[in-house]
Amino acid sequence: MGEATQTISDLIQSKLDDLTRAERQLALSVLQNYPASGLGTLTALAQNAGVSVPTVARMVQKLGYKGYPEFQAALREELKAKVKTPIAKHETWAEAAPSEHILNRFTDAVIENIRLTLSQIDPDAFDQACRLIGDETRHLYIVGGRITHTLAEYLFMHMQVIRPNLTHVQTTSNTWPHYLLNVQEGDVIVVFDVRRYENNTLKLAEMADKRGAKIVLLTDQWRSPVHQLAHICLSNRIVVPSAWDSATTIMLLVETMISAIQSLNWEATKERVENLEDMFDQTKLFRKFT
Amino acid sequence: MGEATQTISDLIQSKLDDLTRAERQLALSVLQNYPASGLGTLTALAQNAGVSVPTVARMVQKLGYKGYPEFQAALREELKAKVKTPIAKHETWAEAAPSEHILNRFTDAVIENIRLTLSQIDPDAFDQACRLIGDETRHLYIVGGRITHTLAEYLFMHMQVIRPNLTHVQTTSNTWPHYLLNVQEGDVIVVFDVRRYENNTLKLAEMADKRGAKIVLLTDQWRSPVHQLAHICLSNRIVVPSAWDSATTIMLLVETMISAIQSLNWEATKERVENLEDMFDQTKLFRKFT
DNA sequence: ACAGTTGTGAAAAATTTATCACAAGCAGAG
DNA sequence: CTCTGCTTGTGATAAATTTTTCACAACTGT
Repeated sequence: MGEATQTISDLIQSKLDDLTRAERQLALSVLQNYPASGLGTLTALAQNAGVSVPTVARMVQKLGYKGYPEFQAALREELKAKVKTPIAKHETWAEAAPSEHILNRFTDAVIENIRLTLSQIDPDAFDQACRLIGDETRHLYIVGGRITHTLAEYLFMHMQVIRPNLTHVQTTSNTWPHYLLNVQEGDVIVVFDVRRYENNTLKLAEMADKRGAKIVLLTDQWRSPVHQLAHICLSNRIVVPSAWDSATTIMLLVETMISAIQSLNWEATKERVENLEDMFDQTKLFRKFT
Repeated sequence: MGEATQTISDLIQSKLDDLTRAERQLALSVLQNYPASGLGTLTALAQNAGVSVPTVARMVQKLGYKGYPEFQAALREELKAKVKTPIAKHETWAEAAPSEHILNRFTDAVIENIRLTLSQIDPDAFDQACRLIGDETRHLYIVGGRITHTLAEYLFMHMQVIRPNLTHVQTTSNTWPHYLLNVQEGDVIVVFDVRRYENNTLKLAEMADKRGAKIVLLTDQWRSPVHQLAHICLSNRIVVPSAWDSATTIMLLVETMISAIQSLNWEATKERVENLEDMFDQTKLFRKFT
């Protein structure tokens, strides 16, 4: 754990003096494009560095590894650790709690989920989704299932402020077909569906698809069956140390979308927000923010 | 953004639809820690992904490579190329998007919020809150406001599975006093309140406090006025580049609490979850998870 | 019941690694 | 200049590992 994290690169440099001429040449070649060159075959590395095969074998052992495969494994481990975000190195999140405390374990998992989700997202698809959802000329339907209806509602609540002409549909209610009676060509449906995927949601998507609506799907890494109908599919990592899946990553994506859409058409949104604030002031529902 | 270089990661994602279940599982495992996992042996990769050796061989060929070694060589080439570029430090979350893209800016802000929130949380207070909320001998009330009612509902939904004897209250409804008629000494009230703080919520908290209930408050960094009545106060950072505040950090905390509470009394929870699954199976509301 | 997918166990093929003996090369000492 | 000790490459080979493929049975969802 708390070791002085010596990379293999460091190790090689520190031993550079103990190496012979050909070995040094090899070592420098390894460092030259690190760590890729060390991950090929021994023979390839030898050729690449311009030294002989036995020289490679000898040096690797001098470095303290039992053989070339062991050296490679170490390189791979290092690569794996390196790719994990610099943030992840951050010792613990709640410093007052031990690293095995659920606060730290859970947060680790969520950060990792965020990292993976974001690294796999296509910004163009994301932008396109935002434009669709923000387009006031299209009616907007927001659909959530048993678990996801809170996310759907959260999006709905904010979109209500940003634009008119939208409907919130819950697939867990039996009345959802009524809402979809008026779906037209070009309308937009935002569907939330994570495992276990709901039959109702799939049916709804099929119906909307037949009517020519564009479907934006927010789902998990295994992707709801709806994704075959979806114009845009944004998938999220959701696995955490819990009996349930995590909605945090999806929440992040939803909020990011809200922020992006809002700035697409800020002039109109601004006015709507101000009106809303006025109305709240009048109803005295909220305290003045201090 | 029609970049000439398609990464292998991109390739895998684009072919994701043509892959079968096991192959997809494998593909996701490769992506999970990319590219390190693809640089080990075929056998190791198979084991790591939980699929069989032939599955790996089959998928690699589906991706268009002649064999596993060729696939590895491609990965190494990509790694080599990536390290060479001056902007090798991928300080962005969505690497395909520029760092000023909202996806990266927003995520940066949320991660920072999480970091600050967690670093300021008192693990003992957190644990104590979990014990209170998980204590079946106390009636549990969960209270959300206009913005936060989705969070409250999310917590409520999961707590419903974990334990009996709980009530969901929305302060935006006029009927909330009815729910609180029966509050007794020792009952627990979880209150969500972020700016702009709601008068109704404060009134509700005062009433509950008079009746001897213990209040657990989830609020923002400026803390709702309810905090003077609260037994435990967990405050969150919520500022993001948007016209609204972020609920993601609070969502993280809520999910962590759910995970912690669930494991406090796993035996009982387990049974309740299984019963619930049975009921879902019978109603055929959900598809079998594949 | 069917078509497609997946894992198993095995074995063959291919590749890679590790070594060896030996000769060539090189540098410094005498 | 020659001797000496050390390093290095060569080519070969044995050992180990890895890759590839196969047939078949079990399983999946439709």
